[in-house]
Amino acid sequence: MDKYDCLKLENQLCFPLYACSKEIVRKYTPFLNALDLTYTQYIALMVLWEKKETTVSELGRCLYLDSGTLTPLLKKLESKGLLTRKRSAEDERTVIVTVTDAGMALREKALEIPPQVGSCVRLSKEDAEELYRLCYQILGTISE
Amino acid sequence: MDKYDCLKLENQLCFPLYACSKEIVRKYTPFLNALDLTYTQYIALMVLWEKKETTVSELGRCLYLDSGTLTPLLKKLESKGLLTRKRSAEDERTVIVTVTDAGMALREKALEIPPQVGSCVRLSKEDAEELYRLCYQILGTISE
DNA sequence: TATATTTAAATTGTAAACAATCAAATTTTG
DNA sequence: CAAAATTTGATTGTTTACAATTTAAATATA
Repeated sequence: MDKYDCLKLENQLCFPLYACSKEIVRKYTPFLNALDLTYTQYIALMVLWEKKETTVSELGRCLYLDSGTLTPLLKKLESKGLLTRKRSAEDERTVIVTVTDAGMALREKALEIPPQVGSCVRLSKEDAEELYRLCYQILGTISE
Repeated sequence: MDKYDCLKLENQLCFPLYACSKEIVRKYTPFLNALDLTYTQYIALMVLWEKKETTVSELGRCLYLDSGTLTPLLKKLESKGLLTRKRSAEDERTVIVTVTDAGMALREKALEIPPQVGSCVRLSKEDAEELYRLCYQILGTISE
């Protein structure tokens, strides 16, 4: 018990979150490769599959990402024909992102992914719910 | 309740982990900037502050990172004079990484970081311990 | 109305992060 | 011992991720 204990890796809360996030995303990779998607592209499509249409800033709020990350990512998805990007007529500053038929079609293939990944992460229903709750509790209080 | 529920962002376990990890790392950034360190450099130094000496592969196992990430990062820390890298005499394949006096000196300044970040993340002691436990449970079962 | 401020997205530069591949050293095996 | 397999770290290429800056448009204020 010395004064440097707080700098030990094993006493960090952030590190297991960071490592865990990376390792789970890595589990997605082979399944996402089959759809020619990265993890970030996948979660961006999740939002579009539900909303059909959104803006860059709204997408950024949903995903905790900024335009520096989203702009090239959305251009990539546009080049694949999964979505379209066009300026709003009412407000020329905003870019409206709309999922295409091809983008919606990919949703069918994506249905396989959650069960495949789920079987990789061994966690009881209660533990999964608790983890979910704790993460959102942090997300809700951290941004001020 | 339709068949696409499993593709909703709000029903993902991975996404809150991913977002939470990013947001907490972001909280570290201003404090780490004061030490001219990135988060990954910081956790690499954490290992070195304890071990004084290690190898690239051992460091990779501790941090869940590979040589593609660590080699440039360690070269950067070497160029700052915080550590040295040299091939092992017994096994020329392995690179021995050793923290320097300047690297150890940085530990003193780093002592300020955990309390500063801790005050940003509002979580009870019990919740923090539960989150810690759940992450390590996943990390322990995910790699097979 | 003119000016200042705020907002939205894009751009630039730096640093992860990792898959895939490579080269060299070591270990295993036949 | 010699060939094959494994291990270690480096390299290459692609994609995040984000701070900081820029440009243009919209809104607020004087």
